[in-house]
Order: sequence, then C-alpha cells, then structure tokens
Amino acid sequence: MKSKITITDIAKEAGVSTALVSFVMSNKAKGAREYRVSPETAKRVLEVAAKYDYQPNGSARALRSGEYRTIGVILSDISNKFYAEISRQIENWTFYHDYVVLFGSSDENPKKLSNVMKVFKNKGVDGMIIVPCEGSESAIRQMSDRGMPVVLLDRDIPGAEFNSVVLNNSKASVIMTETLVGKGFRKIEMISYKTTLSNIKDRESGYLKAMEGAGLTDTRIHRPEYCNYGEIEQIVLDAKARNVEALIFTTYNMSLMGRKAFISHGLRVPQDCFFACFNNSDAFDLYEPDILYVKQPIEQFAVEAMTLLVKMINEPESAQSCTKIILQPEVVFSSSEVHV
Amino acid sequence: MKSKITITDIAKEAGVSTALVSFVMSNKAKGAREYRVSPETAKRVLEVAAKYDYQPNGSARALRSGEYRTIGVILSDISNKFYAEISRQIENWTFYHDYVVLFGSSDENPKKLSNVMKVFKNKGVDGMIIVPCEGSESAIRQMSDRGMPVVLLDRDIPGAEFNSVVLNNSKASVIMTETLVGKGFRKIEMISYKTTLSNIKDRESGYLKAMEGAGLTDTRIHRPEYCNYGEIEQIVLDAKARNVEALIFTTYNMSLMGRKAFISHGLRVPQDCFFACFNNSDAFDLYEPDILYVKQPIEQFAVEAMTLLVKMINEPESAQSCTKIILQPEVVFSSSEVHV
DNA sequence: ATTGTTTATTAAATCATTTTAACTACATTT
DNA sequence: AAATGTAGTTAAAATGATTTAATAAACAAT
Repeated sequence: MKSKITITDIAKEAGVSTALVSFVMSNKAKGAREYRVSPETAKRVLEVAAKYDYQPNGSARALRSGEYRTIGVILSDISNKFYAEISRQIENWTFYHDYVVLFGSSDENPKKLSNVMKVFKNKGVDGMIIVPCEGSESAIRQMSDRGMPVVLLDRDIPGAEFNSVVLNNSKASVIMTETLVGKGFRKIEMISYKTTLSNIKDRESGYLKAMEGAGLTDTRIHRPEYCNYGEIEQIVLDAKARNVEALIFTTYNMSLMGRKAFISHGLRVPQDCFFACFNNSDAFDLYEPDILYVKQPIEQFAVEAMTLLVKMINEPESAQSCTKIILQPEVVFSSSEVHV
Repeated sequence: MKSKITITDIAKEAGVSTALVSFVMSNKAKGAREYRVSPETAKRVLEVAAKYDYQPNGSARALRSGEYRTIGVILSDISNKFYAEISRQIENWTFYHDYVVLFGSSDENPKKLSNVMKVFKNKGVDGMIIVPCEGSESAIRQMSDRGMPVVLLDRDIPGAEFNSVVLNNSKASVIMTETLVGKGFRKIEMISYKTTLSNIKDRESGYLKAMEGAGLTDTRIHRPEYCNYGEIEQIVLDAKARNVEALIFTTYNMSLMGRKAFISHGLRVPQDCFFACFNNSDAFDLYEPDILYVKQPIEQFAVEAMTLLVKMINEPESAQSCTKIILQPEVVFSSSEVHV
C-alpha cells in the first residue's frame, strides 16, 4: 500500500477541483464569505478525505501560505524542573490550539542560543518563546528586528523593548523578606550570583528594599564565583558561625546545594537557621515543612506567553507596542501545601 | 528591511543557477560525485550566502526532498524528571546531528497519543520515538504500518515487532533483590500497580525470580488501585506492622509517595525498613544515603533510540528486521554517588 | 430582454526548493 | 578526425498545497 494521498487524489475522487478541497479542508468554507462551498459538496469532500484519512501536507501548506502553526521554545535547560513544568504547560496549550512546539536548550550559552534560533527560524517557526541568557541580547534583538515574533519568558532584558512574561521577582523577594522579618528574624542574608539577568537582580533588590523598609541595615548578598557545592557549603557554614538567622537562595540549583549543606552539617530548620528559596522541590516539602518558598504560577507563565505570542503572530501591526506581563508571586510555607 | 532572501537572490548575486546554489548549500558538492561544483564557484556561493545570512527555506526543502530532518518524541509526561532528562539528551543529540524535535505528551492516554501522532505525521516528521502507554498498541502499529519509522522507548509492547530501546528491567530487579537478600533481608515486598506495560511487568518478574532463586517463598506484590497517597501510606504502615524488612517501589511517583509515608510516620532507613526504587530523585540522595536504586542510563537511552531511528529513516529496506536494544542497568546505593 | 448580484466552482499562478536530464567545453582515447 | 569521457553547469520539471482571478450558473431587479 503506497498510500501518500494528495489533495489531487481527493479532488479527483470527489469530482471537484483541488481548490475546492483546499477550501473545505481549511474551513474557509463556513465562516468566511469570500469562498463558499455548497454544503453537499463540502460533505462529499469531507467524506472522501475521511475515507482515505487524508491530511494536507504540512510543508506544502506552510510553503504556500507562510503559516506554519509551529512555535519554537528555547529554555536554558529543559531538564530543569521549573522549565520542564513550563514546557509541559506550553505543550498542553499548543496541542489544544492546533500548534506544534519545537524545544531547544541554550545551556546558558548565547552562542548556542543563537544557533538554535537560527535552526528554528530556518525550520519556519511562526514565533519563539525564549528564556534569554547572559549575553544573548543582540542575537535576540536581531531575530526580532527581522520580523520574528519573540516573547521573553522568566527573565527580561532590562532596558530592552521585548515583549515578556516574568514573575514580579522584586515583590516576591519583598514579601519573602517581610515574612521572615515578621517571624522575628533580623540577621537575614541572601545567596545569589554575579549576573545581569533581570530575575536575579530583582530578587536581590527586593531583599534590600524590604530590609531597609524594616530598618535592618545588616544586609549581605553572597555571590559565589562558580556556584559549586564547595562554595555554597562554605557560605552556609560561615553564616552559621556568624549566627545568621535566615538564608534566602535565589536559584533552584543553589538552594538544592544549600539544603545538602544544611543536612550534611546537621543544621535544622527552623531551629538553627531558616531556609528560604525560589521554586519548590520534591526534595524540600518531603522533609522540611517549614521552608519558605516562592510558588511560581507555572500554568500562567505558559498561557500568558503563548497568548501574547500568538497575538504578535496574527497581528504584526501591533508589534509596535511592547507588552510586559508581570505575574503575581505567591510566597508559601511548604507545610501549607498539600503534599505529593 | 523586508529581507526574505531566497535561493534565487543568492544565485543571481553569485552569477550562477539556483541548482548550483542548492548543490553547494546541501553539501552535495563535495562528497557525492553526481554533482560536482568547482571549488571557486562553491566558495563564491558560500560567501554570498554568508553575506546575506541565507538559510534555505525548510518547508520548500522538505516539500521537494521529502526529508524534513525533524523527529517527533512522544512521552507520557515531559515534566516527569526521568522523561525530562531523556528529552534533554534527545534534544542534545538532534541538535548536533542537524535534526529538530517536536515533543508531545500522551498523559498515558492512548487517544491523546494517537492524536499527537497524527499531528506529528501531518507536520511531516521523518520518524517518531514513542513511550507507549496502555492501549496504544493498535494506533502505533497503524502508524508504523503506513511507513512511519517508530522506535519505542523505555517500555516495549510484548509480542509486537516494534523496534525498541528499553532497560533490562528484569535484570535490574533481580540485582536489586539479590542485593537486598545479600544484606540479610528476607521479608522483601514490592509495590507496583496493575498494568500490562512491559517495564513494570519485568520489574515484577525479576523480583519474583530472584526471591525464588534465594529460596524465599514469602513474596508479595502490592498493586494499589489508584496509586494515590492514601493507598501507599496504608501499604507502608501495614508492611511496617508485619515487620517487612525492605520495600521495592516500581515507579518514580509511587516511590516519592512512599518516602513521604516513611518520613511522616518516622520510619527510618535502614533501621526500620529498607527502601529501594527505580530512578533516583533529588529528594532521596539529599537525605538518605542508604537508599538502593536503579540508575537509568539516560544518555544511552537517547543515543541508542536516535541512532536506531535515523537508521530506519535512512535505510527503509532494513525495516524488515526488528531490533530490540536492551540496556544494562546499574544498581547503586545513593551513598555511593557524588552528591549535588 | 437586459443588467446586476450572489453563489459555486475552477484554471492557473505561486511558494522556494531539489533533482533530473541535458548541455557545454575541454581533454583523452581510438 | 571522430568518438568518448568528464568536470562543471543549467533549464526545467516536480513537490503538494493555497490563493487569485476568472467563469458559469442561478436568481433578482429593472
């Protein structure tokens, strides 16, 4: 059975032209008044199409119409829990909206990000959702300037006019810090890293702002050079020695290492030092009901980004204005969550 | 700047025909002796192409050549850690082999799996890597019969002639059980669930086989109906009351719930009951150095599956024979691993 | 009877590439 | 000198759809 049925086969069998089949298949038949097809003809075509399980060739369709119904998503690492969950939501949204997704990882490497973008563009995606990495601004701008709809996710590029969907990281950090202050802690420090990425910078500034607001001047932001376990362990031990009352970790990976250091050295939460972080992990709420963390609105991230992107794709004229969607954070104790 | 440079533009600028540009761009120039292009011409074309950052239109290329260099990957849930890591490796492989991946999730629902397959086929993927779910056999077979190269991943469909890459689950289970027996445990039970999926069935049979081999007749496989926390908790408590010495969990999710139950009720590993599972979790080796688990060869899964799939794509004549790749498991104590 | 409008349909152009088959212009062999 | 071979190149066909512009038929209005 050398199937490979084309629109011509269907047209022949149904006794109509290929144009008519095309109209029927792409639903141009019903709503639009430009091309109308008689109900009987439409029915006949649909029957023949169903009989042969005919599906229009995507490449031919894309080539002619310029509509690919494919979007590209570039994250820093799809195996990172947070991004994996976002991917899941994006994939879900696109499936039900008749789109298809290409996923790629940048590995936090601007060169690779640029390559993946090129490959995706070449493949003919209608638009891209990108988690920018350090140093990727110019490449993304170039892509955007050449007419590719782009929505930044999770991190924004400060001062740039890209459309984006990010968490209100500053506010999240403020609430988190205030919550800690409310619990009576005074000596609160943060573990972050050297970067220009907006989400991290905002987390830092929120902490400083809230500390200042509470009249606490004894602030400190650690920025380990390589962010490896040894460094984190050192910082934790040092903090313990100085009787720091709470530590806030700004990234998922560092908070995992932080937990490891806590456990390895018998530091208990909350007795010895409080532990706060962005993004929860299975590893946390399984054991330690008193961890404070920022709950990211995963589904919202996906839905807002996709909605925004599809709007850009369908209304290129609206590309002039720049939309920045700021999602509201929720700060919770892991104990307040239903587990597993 | 309404760029949109095509092969014609490049040909014109370089003063050659489009055919020549095509030969050069698709590397048909060098190796193949069918179409030869003089080094000078090739160089000139390449320069012009680089100057305009020309990338051949993927749709047109795919339409004409039938080669899409796109593969579809359908997992049960991309946000599941194991599958997220596999995705990462697949994406990595494909990136460096000039392919692109479409990801989809089946949600363990055969109807959805079938839909995703159709969408992918329609998009023109060259082949698919699929984690089959319960009841998906006929749909996958149909796709395969119609000439779509398919490689099953992680789970095989027993008795079917599909190409597949799976872990030697039976052996993994045997080793695991024998290791537990070697530690002196006699009363070892398993927590699994009702299914026909090969990987789970193999894990069960391996356990039974090893127990029998050790002369232990007191075996028991629990199969909770809904696999929710309440059920797992009940099973764990009951096991504890009956002085079960070790519990083996056959799925990632159930082992997470199992850990939760252990902790909630103060069960310590290894003193109160030993804990063994397939796939590690951040949540485990962070706290409990004595957990026994099967280390899945993630990268191998990806590489073997992709290699096999690409071979099927490029040599359709080899589709007659059926290849089943069985990966060797490694059973380790989480303490033997370097952490974080 | 003539003109205009709406509805239904189609022939042909188009999209950007790959690939086939043919065609130079030399060089080599007979 | 004719025949053959070959490296380098190209014109043109083919890929499978969408879309434009044209046409035919049916109906209504003048």
